[in-house]
Amino acid sequence: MPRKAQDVTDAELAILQVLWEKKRATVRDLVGRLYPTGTTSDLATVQKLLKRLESKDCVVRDRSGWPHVFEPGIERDELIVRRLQNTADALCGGSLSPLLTNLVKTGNVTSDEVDRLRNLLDSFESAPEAAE
Amino acid sequence: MPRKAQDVTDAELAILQVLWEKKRATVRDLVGRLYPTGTTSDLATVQKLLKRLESKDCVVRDRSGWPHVFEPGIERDELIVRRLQNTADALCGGSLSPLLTNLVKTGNVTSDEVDRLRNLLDSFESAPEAAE
DNA sequence: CGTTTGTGAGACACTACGTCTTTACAAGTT
DNA sequence: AACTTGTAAAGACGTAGTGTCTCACAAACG
Repeated sequence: MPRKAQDVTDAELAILQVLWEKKRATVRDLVGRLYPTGTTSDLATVQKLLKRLESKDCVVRDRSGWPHVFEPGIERDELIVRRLQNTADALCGGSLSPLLTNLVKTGNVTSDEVDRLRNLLDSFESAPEAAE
Repeated sequence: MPRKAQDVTDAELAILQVLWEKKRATVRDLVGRLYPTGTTSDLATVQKLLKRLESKDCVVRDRSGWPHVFEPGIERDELIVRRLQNTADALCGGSLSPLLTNLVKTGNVTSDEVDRLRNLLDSFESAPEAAE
């Protein structure tokens, strides 16, 4: 049983982090940001990572101009939810609620966050289908 | 930059799942459960996985008797929290609260769970340090 | 003893990941 | 057009993780 591929790897994530911040960037932009020295192979590395991200629909490549311009193909929140679901699938039979209780039990949440979360819960309870 | 090791792999997790359920088990118990055919090499595979789990402190091996008896060295909740923290480190700068909001926003939580969670929040707010 | 079963150490194939090399290509300059 | 510069695309490579397997040894049991 081969190990299942990680959805987005660490090096790929570094790319995505920059794209989330800048919204759009060229390869050169990304290299300048992630590999300050910026050798030729660094450029190729970024290209390879972008290619893999593109095949995972995690990056959108605009081929109309030159050089190509890249934008994120997935939002940070989407990736968060995906990983949470992975954790739930592996450890909670797919149910997300045990994650919630464990999160709160850690106590690493500020009371401000508790309030914000309570509001979220309220809106969810009053109109479950509206809280998408 | 080598890919960082997964804390607990899938095959290792399968072992842990059984140990969490039965509390303690011998290698034979585990093989019978995870590899119904139970060949010789399956037995060795389980041994290897147990060895790796032991070195990660995720399994406790009782060497006093014969054969050895294994117990979980980590609870399911601990592993859940660890993975949540990993996700938070990768995507939220280490802060757990964005995970919470995203979890609730998915809507994949029953209203029963919402109630339970609200109670958790209440106890947390009334006595933050007591909610460990 | 000899048989059976568990243990331990290591070899192995396969894949993933990040990197690097190389070749082809587009645009600007003279 | 030839040259230069920067990009695109395809692929090779080294390292490491993972699950499996082989074999030698130790412990119990008849």
